[in-house]
Amino acid sequence: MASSQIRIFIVDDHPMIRAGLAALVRAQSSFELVGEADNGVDAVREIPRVAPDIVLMDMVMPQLDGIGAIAALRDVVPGTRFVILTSVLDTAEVRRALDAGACGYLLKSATAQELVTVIRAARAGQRVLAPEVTDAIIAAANRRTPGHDLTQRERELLALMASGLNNQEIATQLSIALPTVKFHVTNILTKLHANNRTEAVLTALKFKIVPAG
Amino acid sequence: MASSQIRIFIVDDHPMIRAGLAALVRAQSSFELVGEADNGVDAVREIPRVAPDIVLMDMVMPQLDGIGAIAALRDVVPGTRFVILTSVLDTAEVRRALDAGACGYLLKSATAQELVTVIRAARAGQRVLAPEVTDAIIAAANRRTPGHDLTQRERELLALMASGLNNQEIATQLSIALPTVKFHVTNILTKLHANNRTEAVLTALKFKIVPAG
DNA sequence: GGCCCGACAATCCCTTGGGATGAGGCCGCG
DNA sequence: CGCGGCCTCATCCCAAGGGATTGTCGGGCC
Repeated sequence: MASSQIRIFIVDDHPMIRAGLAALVRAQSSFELVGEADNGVDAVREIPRVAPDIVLMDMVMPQLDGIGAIAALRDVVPGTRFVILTSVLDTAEVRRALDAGACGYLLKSATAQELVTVIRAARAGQRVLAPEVTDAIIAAANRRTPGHDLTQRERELLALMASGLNNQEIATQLSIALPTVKFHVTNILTKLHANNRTEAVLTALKFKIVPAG
Repeated sequence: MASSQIRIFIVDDHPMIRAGLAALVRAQSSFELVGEADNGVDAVREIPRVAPDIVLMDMVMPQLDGIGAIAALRDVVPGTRFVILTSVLDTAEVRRALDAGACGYLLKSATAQELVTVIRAARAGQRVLAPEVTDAIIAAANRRTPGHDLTQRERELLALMASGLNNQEIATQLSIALPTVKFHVTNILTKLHANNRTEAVLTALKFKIVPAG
């Protein structure tokens, strides 16, 4: 009964990952591989013609990334469900992926069994995430990551601290007085449980409170 | 002429990558897939029995990593050449891999063509790296990464600085006098072209002079 | 042997960082 | 309206950071 097969389309710019996914999909008799693309632009062009049930979509791709491709396709192919595929587990990314319309979020380190489970769940209209993903989200929600109570202004100063500026430079940059900067820095150190600014910057980077770079 | 086929063994803990590599290998009639392992320990146990021509070895694996596995195997199977497979391009890693006895260093983002080229070259006893890898190494060699002239002791202090310790704590930790710490820190700042310790730690992390924590 | 370099130490001096406290302005909320 | 949170600025004060210089000691090199 070929009509009950789940028709799957793969979008990934890494040949190796694409081959691996294709092999895992072909190994399932209830799955049918109906197409591949190695970038978001081709995916947007070809997926409407194929109208697959499931699209396994890489998150990070040159030109058009996974979220952008989903945004471009979600209304064109309403019957198609998207599963985001990524190499790093980032709870913020998960949120953005689900907001964009993805039905699943799968790590590239996933097992074949997880892949199958998530695809079947997505086909059924459910939103099932891989176990590590749900664990990470719950952990992130519970952990109350340090710096959660930083104000917007404090994050702004923290970002400048994390680029190596001293207090006077920060004051100049923000056009405020030096004592104000010191006041904020003191509060930042307290909220991050840091003994000095270097430690504060380190935890800021560790918990991605400020962009790395 | 089956005897002229290149016998290949795959070691990677990600099922998806393993499946992809296997598919790419099988697609080449001159290659023969003779085994797989999903961790370094199994690889060390099985590869001597199979005596493959080429081992495609993941760099980062739980328990025993790629370099460790190569170190354990290189003298046991002298006819076997190892190609390290990794997801991130790190010139320091390349050095360590080649030092450990690897014949090649391939990115997981490599194309099928690059994979074939590197495998053939490794089989022939040559050390051919993927183009991006050579480019990165040449760039790294030209760029003279900041901190290249740090002494061993200075790197040691830098690591402690990068964990948020202040000078007094560093002095205690290393059982040296505070003025000595300040002396070293001054030299470190000069060599890293940093105006303060936070900046020094940032560039140290950026250029991986110290392990990220 | 002389020489250079790195680790270690010390002293002097100035700048910066950071804590404590007080006080004013702005804005949203009950 | 009053209250609280946030940003702002100020002043005092001490600890820490950082520059500059000088010196000793040991090891490697010519």
